[in-house]
Amino acid sequence: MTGPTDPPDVPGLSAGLSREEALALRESFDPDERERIDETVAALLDLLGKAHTMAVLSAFAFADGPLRFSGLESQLDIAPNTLSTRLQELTAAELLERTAYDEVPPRVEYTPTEKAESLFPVFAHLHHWAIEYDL
Amino acid sequence: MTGPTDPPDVPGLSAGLSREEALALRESFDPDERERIDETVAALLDLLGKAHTMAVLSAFAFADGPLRFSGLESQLDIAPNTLSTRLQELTAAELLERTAYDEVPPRVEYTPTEKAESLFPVFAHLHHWAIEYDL
DNA sequence: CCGCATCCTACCGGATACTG
DNA sequence: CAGTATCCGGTAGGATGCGG
Repeated sequence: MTGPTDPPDVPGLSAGLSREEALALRESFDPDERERIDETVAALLDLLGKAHTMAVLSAFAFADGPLRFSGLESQLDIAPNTLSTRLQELTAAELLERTAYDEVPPRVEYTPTEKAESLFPVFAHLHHWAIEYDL
Repeated sequence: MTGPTDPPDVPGLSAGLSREEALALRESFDPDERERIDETVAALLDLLGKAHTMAVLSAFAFADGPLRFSGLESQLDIAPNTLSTRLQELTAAELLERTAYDEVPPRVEYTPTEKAESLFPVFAHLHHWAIEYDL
């Protein structure tokens, strides 16, 4: 038996709204607001779609407290320039907050904002998905 | 007022498990299974990370019933070769099922599998996120 | 030492044209 | 309609260097 072990009825996988509920909620907004939502979703998917963005955020989702550049680099096996770019994008999107400490050795910490934290259940959901399924 | 309108206390954004719950659940598995889960998550993030994968899946998440190649192509504004590749990958991952009808004009339909459907609340969550936040 | 910027190379994704 | 073939540009990845 190397496949997914019979999971002990993992809770939470069906958490979140159904398609019908989501569509109904969507109807409750006026067209202008609906358009803004669509654009935001598109932009969000675009950001999350870039290579390693999800992996980076997921690292923050399962970490407790701030993370450092080198920690992410080794943990994720990602090239430093790419990591740097992603961190800048996420900081610009106000999903991460960058704090530099003027010390020796130097230290830079990245902390997820509230905006990012409200995104984290997504990664928990993906984790649960992996408990039940394989790829 | 062009920013996000004060949302009428949208439900569902906090749906899903917290980080603590997720980590606790993780502890309940033996090391071998934990390793499998990690690999699956990594593979999943890798797949979802590729350009337009999330957008394609999200299209299925909010659609009712199967979708066709041309529909996705126009709806998502994505190059045909790229769409073709993504659909092949998703089909190989058993997230989509491809059904070809021998007709004129030819028709090919893609249907999300149960594996994919259990992933859909993620997209609903992202949609809700866009209701509360901006990018 | 750590956090990046730079240079270069390889590959991936976009546009277009074409076929079953 | 549903893809493939081809070409090309952008972007990720690896190595290296350097400032703080």
